[in-house]
Formats: sequence, structure tokens, C-alpha cells
Amino acid sequence: MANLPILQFEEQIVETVERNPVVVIIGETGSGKSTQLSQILHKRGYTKSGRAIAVTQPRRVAAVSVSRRVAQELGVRFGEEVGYAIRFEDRTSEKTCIKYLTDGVLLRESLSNPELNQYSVIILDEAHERSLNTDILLGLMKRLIKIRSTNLKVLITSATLDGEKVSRFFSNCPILNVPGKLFPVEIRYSSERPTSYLESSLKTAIAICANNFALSEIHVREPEGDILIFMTGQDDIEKLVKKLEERVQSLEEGSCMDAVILPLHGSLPPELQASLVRVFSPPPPNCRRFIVATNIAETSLTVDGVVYVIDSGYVKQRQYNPSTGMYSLDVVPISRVQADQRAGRAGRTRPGKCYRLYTSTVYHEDLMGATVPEIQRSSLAGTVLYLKSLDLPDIDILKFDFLDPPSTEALEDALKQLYLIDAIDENGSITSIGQTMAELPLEPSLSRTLIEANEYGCLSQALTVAAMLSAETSLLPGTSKSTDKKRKHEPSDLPDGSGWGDHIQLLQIYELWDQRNYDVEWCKDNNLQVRGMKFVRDVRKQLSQIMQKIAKGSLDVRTNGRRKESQEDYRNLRKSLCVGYANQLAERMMRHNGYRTLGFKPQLVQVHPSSVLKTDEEGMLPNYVVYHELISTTRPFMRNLCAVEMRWVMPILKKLEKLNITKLSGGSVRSEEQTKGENPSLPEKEVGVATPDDRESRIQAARDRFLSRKTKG
DNA sequence: GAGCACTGC
Repeated sequence: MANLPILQFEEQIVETVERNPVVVIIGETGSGKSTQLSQILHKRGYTKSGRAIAVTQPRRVAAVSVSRRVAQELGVRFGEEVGYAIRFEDRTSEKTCIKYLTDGVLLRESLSNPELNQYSVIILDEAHERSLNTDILLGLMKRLIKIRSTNLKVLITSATLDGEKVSRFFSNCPILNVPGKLFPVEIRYSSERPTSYLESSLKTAIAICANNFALSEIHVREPEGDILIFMTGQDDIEKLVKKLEERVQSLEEGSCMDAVILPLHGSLPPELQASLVRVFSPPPPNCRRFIVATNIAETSLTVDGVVYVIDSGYVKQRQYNPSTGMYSLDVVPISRVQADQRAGRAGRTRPGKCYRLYTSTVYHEDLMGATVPEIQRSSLAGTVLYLKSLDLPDIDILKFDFLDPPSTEALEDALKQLYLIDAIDENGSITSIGQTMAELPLEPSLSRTLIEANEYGCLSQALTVAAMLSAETSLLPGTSKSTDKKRKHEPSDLPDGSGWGDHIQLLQIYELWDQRNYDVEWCKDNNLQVRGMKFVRDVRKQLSQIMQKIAKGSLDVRTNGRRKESQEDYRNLRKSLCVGYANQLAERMMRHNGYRTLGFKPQLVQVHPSSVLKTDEEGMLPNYVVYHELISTTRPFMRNLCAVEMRWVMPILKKLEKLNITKLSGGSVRSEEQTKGENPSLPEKEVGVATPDDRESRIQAARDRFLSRKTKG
């Protein structure tokens, strides 16, 4: 602790904080900023007023581990003067004066106390990662320091590259630089410019082995030290691991040290991830580890003993397209910040080397400086609802002051979605339903479903579905090909959704687990991740409590125990889902099983093959479905579907027709041309017909199709 | 008949 670079800057930091409401601290890995800043300010009396110092972290584990260390350094009992708060866990007390929390928890706190008066200092740590939540907090902080100019200090820690930008955002606030404790890392570039992703990502695996570049060079010639290889995904990792194993076996025995090759990615069970990171530390003599990893090793996991890094230069990134309402998972080039972060992984224990599988020209001229922040890659329905629920008097959502504002299109997309599920009215004002929805830690469609389900008497089932969907990705174990085949040979005993679709199946699975008294073995027998299922149980409990608080009375939130759900229960649940997912409806097309989404931008989509949705005797899928998510991979797919009835869809289409984005967005920031097309003085129906806007006419067409079908039936 | 990087309330 005494050696931490940041301590030499203590006086300077204190003085600067004293004179300025906002300070940016640039501190590289190992500077000690996460553990020391809070302690320094605590010692200088910033907690004397009875207000605490809050330090946000983007990840739960960081909040826990850093707070634990701080408590130890200060010699206080953990959970008293120093504590942490993450979802499901609040280890703080009345006495707590240094509180570590995830940025999501701070956002929740600011919902009930918008001025965050319980804090004298708010430190946004790791702000350079630009998580969606951190970005919202940055905007809120800018506002908050104006209101609480006398008794609030905000500190933002950032990486080297965008410190200037953050400073400009906060009226050119001072920037302090604190050196890190990294060892020098020598960078080596590839001499050839990769021509395509195919070549660089999938074939880098081969290139590494075949071309005598990087890998054989390191393993045969370089001294001890583990090698960390950054790839994009599980598939590439498995291929590369196999190739490396072949290569290593072909090496002459005794010509170099032993090698162990290990994959590291998010689909591995967490226990395995953790143990892998610690395997052989310290490593046995004369043995080298090759760790082939996704960007999980960039920030989330630190592998000890890495001296060499091989960087493919690519990353798999999920992005949302507001003009189609669709997510896609793309392999994209990393940013320079990311490249530096990867290289830094080689210099944690001693001087290291980083081999970049791209040229220095690519690094300097082609790569973007920083990664596109999450807020510009996500659907903003939840974010907009959150901001609206804060009811900030001076704020127009479309003009909210973000460090990097999302596009108008993305914001308008969010407004339309919120309007369709009754969270905001036609003028864009939050409704009482919307206010309730914002209280729930769920995406808006699921919050809306819960509220509707409460009306229909199927809240318990809806709670389960919402909780299951929140954890969905962590339910199934890593999909290695072998387990997949196994499943095909002996179909699992898990329920199938009774033909109604995936939401119902998720409900049935949880009900079964509930009947087995949450038996861990049952999960294992049915190939479900125990941790995932426990998470579902926690989420469900949290949601039940919030719903009961909102309703101010006791609701029936119990699971059904041994009673079997009836078709009537399923029907009510599906009806609630239809209301909640009003912005995510699709209609089957005539005579085949393709679908067209119903909304502002109709898309041709298909049922994801993983769905349990059933066809009827004639082999046809349901006429109408709601979907949880549109994801474009090889083709556009709907994931997690549930059959709904035509008559439930009707009122939604009517509402869709009335939608007027000018009014929704508060009448601001519309270009003249757009305003002309939606002239509010014209009768609404004529607008629908007269507008040249393709979207409008398609909506009309969707409604016409619906009406004609109804008369036929 | 397809495949999923990583977080978080």
C-alpha cells in the first residue's frame, strides 16, 4: 500500500478537489485509485458531515473485493464503516462512510433520492469503460453539481485517451494524472495488413501456427511466462485450442518446455473460469500456459503470470439498430483503447511483449480511438423510461446532456416503444403505469407484463417468466457440440411449453424446480446451470417484494406448488405478455411459416430454431406471436416466442395508427420536412394515407390485412 | 434448422 503511486499525489488531489466540484483522475492499472481515493478523502474529513463517500464500479465482484480491501487497510470491521451494495446484497450499516456499489445500484438509489443527499463525494470509477449506467450517471452528475454545488464533490476516473473529453463535458474541470504500476510492454506488429476479418480472426489461428510468427517464436525462443491470446468467440477459441494442441504435440520432446492449452470464455461454468485463472499459480517449472480467451480476460478476469499477449484485433460486439428494432452480434475491430488494454495484460508482473496481428498503420490510422459507448449500441426504452421517471423539471429527454448522445432515431424509437406499452402518453409524459414500471429492475416490456398480469390474476406466473428471462443466458450450460448431440438422442424430460411457446416453457421449468424444493441435483440432471436457477429465484423474490410494495397490499405471488397450471392460467399470462410486448408483435404470413413484425418498421423474420413453439395439424405456426428479442445472425430471427390471439392484437394496431412522433417527443427537434408529413391540423386518418412515409403506409396495410381477415373469419 | 462477446438493476 505504501508503494502505491497515487499516495505521492495526495496533497495535489486534496487541494484540487477542494477547489473544484468535479475532478477527472487519470490513473492506469495499478495506480491504486480504486482503493485510495476514497480513503484519502475520508481522512480529510469529507465524511464528517455524516454523509458518505460513494464509489461506483461497473462490476459486482469489483465492488465486493475492493471494499473488502479498503476495510482491511483502514482496520475497520467489514460492513460497518466500509461496505458495499450490489443487487441482492447490502453490506452497509448506519456507520458506513465509504460505500462501494455497482453503478446500477446508484441509479436505483437516485430514483428514490434524486439529489443523492446521503453522499458528500461520488466517485465514478472505471468511467472509461463507458457502461450504459456510467454514462447515465455522468449526465446526472453534471446536473447534480449545479444543484448541490456547495456540498457535493464528483470524481471521475478515466483512461488516458478520453480524459480530455470528460473534462470538456464538465466545463473543463481539472485533470490529474496518476501513473500506473505497469511494467513496460514491447509491442510487435504484424508486417502484413489483414485483408478481411475471415483471414485475421479465424485464420490467425492457422497463421499463428503455420507462419512461425508470434507463437512458435514465443514458445520456442522466449523465456518462461504464460501466453494470453485474444480471440472473438467460443467457436474460434475451440478451433485454435485444437490447432495449438496438435502443434505442441508435434514439437520435438525436450526441444522446449511443456505446454498446457486452456480456453477461457463466458460460456464456461463460472467455477471453471475461476479455477482456470488460478491454475498453476505459481506455474510448475518448465511449463507454459496458453490461455485462449475472449475479451472476458480484458477487464473481468485477470490471469496471473501472463507475460506475452497475442491480439487478434477483433471483438464480438452486440449492437442495436433502432431503424429495424433488431440486435446483431458482429465481429468488429477493437479500438485503440482496447488494444492498449489488451497489451497491458502482459505487463502486470514483469516486462512483457504484445504481438498484434495487424499492422502498425492499422493501429494508428484505422482503429477507432475509443470503443463506441454502450449507450449508442443499445435499445434505449429502459433508459428513457428511467430518465422520465426522475421527473427532472428542466429536462427534455431528446436533449438530455449525455457525454456521447445517442442518435435522435434511437431516442425516438424508445419513445414509440414506451408509448405502445402505455408507459408514456401521446404527449410523451410519463403515465402512472410508466412510473410503476420504472420501479422494477426489468426491461420495460417485462415490467408492463407484470402490471397487466396483476390485473388478470396471474402475477405469480408472470413473475416467474420475467425472472427466467432475466437469467435466460445463464440457464443452459456451455453449448459444446457433444452435449447437443446427447440431447438429441435422449430428449430431455423438461416441459415443452404445451405448444404455446418459450415463455410458457420457462414457467413450467421453474414450477417443476419449485416442486422439487429447489433441488440442486434436479438442475444438474436436467442440464440447467445451478447458479442460473438460483439467480432466477433471487430475481423472482426481489420482483415480488417490489410488486407488493407498489401495490401496498398483499398480492398472491406464491408459486403454485403442486397445483398444475391450467390452460386458463396460460391464457391470462399470454394475454398479459401481449400487452407488455405490444411493440414486439409479429404476424405469420399467408401459407408459410415466415413472419412479419407489426410495428413502425415491419421486418421479415423467422422463428429461431431453438423455439419450442408448435405447429398445428396442418403444420402451421400460430397467426400471431410476441417475441422477446429480434436477433440477426445468419438471418433475422425472433427469439423466445409466445402465441397470442388476434383479438388481443387489434387494440394495439389501433394505437399504433394514432402514434405521432412529433407530439411524443414534445414537439421539439423535428425538421420541417418531417413536421409537414405529420401536420397535426389534418385529420388523423388522412395523415396516414397522405404521408409519403413508407412506414406509415405499411402500418396501415398491416391493419387492413388484419381487418380483412377478421371479416372473413 | 441455428449458434451466443461482456456486464448490470
